[in-house]
Amino acid sequence: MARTPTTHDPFNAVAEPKRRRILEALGAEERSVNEIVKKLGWTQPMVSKHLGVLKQVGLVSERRVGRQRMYRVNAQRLRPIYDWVTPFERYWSENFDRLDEVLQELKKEK
Amino acid sequence: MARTPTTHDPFNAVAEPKRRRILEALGAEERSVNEIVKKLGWTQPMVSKHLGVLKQVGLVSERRVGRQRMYRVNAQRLRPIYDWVTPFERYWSENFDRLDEVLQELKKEK
DNA sequence: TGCATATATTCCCATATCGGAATATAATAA
DNA sequence: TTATTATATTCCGATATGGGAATATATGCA
Repeated sequence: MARTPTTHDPFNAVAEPKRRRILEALGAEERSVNEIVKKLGWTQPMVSKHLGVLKQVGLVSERRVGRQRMYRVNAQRLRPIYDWVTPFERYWSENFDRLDEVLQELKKEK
Repeated sequence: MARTPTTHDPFNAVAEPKRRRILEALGAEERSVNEIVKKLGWTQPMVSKHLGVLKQVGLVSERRVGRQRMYRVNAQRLRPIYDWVTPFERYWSENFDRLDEVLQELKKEK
């Protein structure tokens, strides 16, 4: 077995920086391939290929309009990432620091 | 150029499910390699190798105690992931749905 | 039909990957 | 010193990657 395929899950798909850029570029909008190409300044095949991966993983959905393909972010597919990382937020948050301070205080009191 | 190396950034390091499991297993605690091995039921070299990647990326830090190596999560290194994914949260959240409803209402009123 | 536009696909290759097995290193104990 | 414990490293192979260049497909238009 090699590395987990990029199309296996959102974590792997989004590990590639260019795919993150594409999702950012889309935002809440629906955009054609060429719009993304122009916005990011990459080659068209490059954008298409990354969109292909994002589509396979379900991170974007595609709609055909004439000869254009309109893409939009499927945000809920990012939720596993959000849900996984969020619990760690407390480790760097202010509250966690305070908890640490409290523990230090308790030690001193002893 | 092939795929971005796993040691390049937190996104890539965490794309591997087993490395996510290790971070989960650590949580807020400091644990030795063997504790993780027992907790997860994997082989020791496997755990060590994944810890090696996590350490290179800075997602864990290591402290030597006798012949043991104690590892702990470096949570703030997960922050780039949190920061990147959080803005998308609004696209699936209740508030965003409500905004959509409001827009629908406005259309009907016309 | 024939041409232009919009997008996808194929071919190629250098590069890392993850896992397993075996082995190396380091620290402690007898 | 020698044995044992704790952990890291090396070697291997099958596999997928992302980029570039060229090409295919598909739709619309004259």
